[in-house]
Amino acid sequence: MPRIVGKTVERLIVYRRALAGHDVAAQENIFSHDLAALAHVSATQVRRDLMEIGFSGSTNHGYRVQGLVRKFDRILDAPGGQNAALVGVGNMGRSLLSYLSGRSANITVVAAFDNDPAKIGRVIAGCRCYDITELADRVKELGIRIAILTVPGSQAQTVADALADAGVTGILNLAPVPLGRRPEVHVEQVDIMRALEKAAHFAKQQK
Amino acid sequence: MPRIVGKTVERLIVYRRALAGHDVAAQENIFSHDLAALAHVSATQVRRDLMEIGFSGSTNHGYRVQGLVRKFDRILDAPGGQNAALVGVGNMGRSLLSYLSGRSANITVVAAFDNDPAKIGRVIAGCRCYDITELADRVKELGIRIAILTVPGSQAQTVADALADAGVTGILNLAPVPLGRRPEVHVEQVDIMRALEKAAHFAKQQK
DNA sequence: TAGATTGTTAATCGATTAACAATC
DNA sequence: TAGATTGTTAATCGATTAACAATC
Repeated sequence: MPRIVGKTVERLIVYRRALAGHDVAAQENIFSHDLAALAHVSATQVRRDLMEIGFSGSTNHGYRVQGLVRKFDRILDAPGGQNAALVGVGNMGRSLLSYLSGRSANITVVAAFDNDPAKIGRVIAGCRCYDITELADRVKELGIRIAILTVPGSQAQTVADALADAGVTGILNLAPVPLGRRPEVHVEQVDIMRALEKAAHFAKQQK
Repeated sequence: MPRIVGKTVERLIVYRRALAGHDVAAQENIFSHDLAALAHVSATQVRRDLMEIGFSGSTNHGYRVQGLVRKFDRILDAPGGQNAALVGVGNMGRSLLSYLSGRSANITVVAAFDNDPAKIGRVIAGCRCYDITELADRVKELGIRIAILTVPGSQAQTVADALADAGVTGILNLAPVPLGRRPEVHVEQVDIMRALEKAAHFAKQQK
């Protein structure tokens, strides 16, 4: 299994998504420049990425689509699928539960957590909401390795620490707070407010 | 007004947010390494960024907090505030309307749009939902320059084009679809599914 | 062959950091 | 002064791209 850096992984995800398009999936082969156009990167970048993951094309025929998809799956996915938890069943948490429900064959959100008694015990988008105090037990019981953090910023670090202690090794953090680094946990930060402020800044500059 | 690249703008947003913390806002001055710790960057980076925006500190006393905040505001914000629209009042759209409501002094979501008759005319988190066919008229009428895209991927490009034609110059795109480039529009892509898949991949690799 | 594509290296580009003189 | 911090440049690092030999 090759060691691949984050930027490359992101592109692999985009390539795989592009290949899932019906018209492409029907093709036997695809050229680097066609995949590049779909993924909005350069053809050289595609060739370099595919070379890096050890996938060869053939001159004048490009890359075999089915083989590529299988390779991407093998690199990106875990064999039996992965269980995820969502912590913080507010507006954002609920909408993500709906959004993610059934969207990925590999990742399943199997538990949600909150500290609000009104939410505990409810089922949202097919996912049961547990008391946050049960976090460690449920994470271990359900073999959860991934967590989605949709709690208020003030609680993000505490919850992230609890998740890490319970054995979670990947966190998608939607709270606008940078999490302290722990070597055994990979954190992906998605900061919507920052992105909006950035868009606003450049919107102002335009024209 | 200095021309600043995207990465720097992102850090300015983070610096400003860090300075909004009560204990920091109370201080008169702040050292580069303290601001660096809050923003999770290096002290050199902070000094370089502040130098780039033409803000000087004084040796052994650091940077004046109030002056910094004013400078950040002047660079990041538009003088009279900016109006934004949200297109696509699904789960994600509604949760973002709640989340953003009153969160920024500079950016106000003044209109939402959808094509579902059940949603048109309703008010969500203080924001009225209009028929998508009124998009161009309302955007012009309300002086909207920023749009948040929470429509299904299949409709993202069409809506983005309509927005650009109506005069929007900044788009925050939450649909998992890269938008075709137009020189007069700045697009910020936030791809939650990609981030989750990336977190899942590295979660699998850990330990 | 002629034409087109892949594999691969060197060159380029851009951002970050190390290091230190200048300053208080 | 001694100590600490800022301003600034050179060095480093990493990612992207240009270019082309190898191949079909």
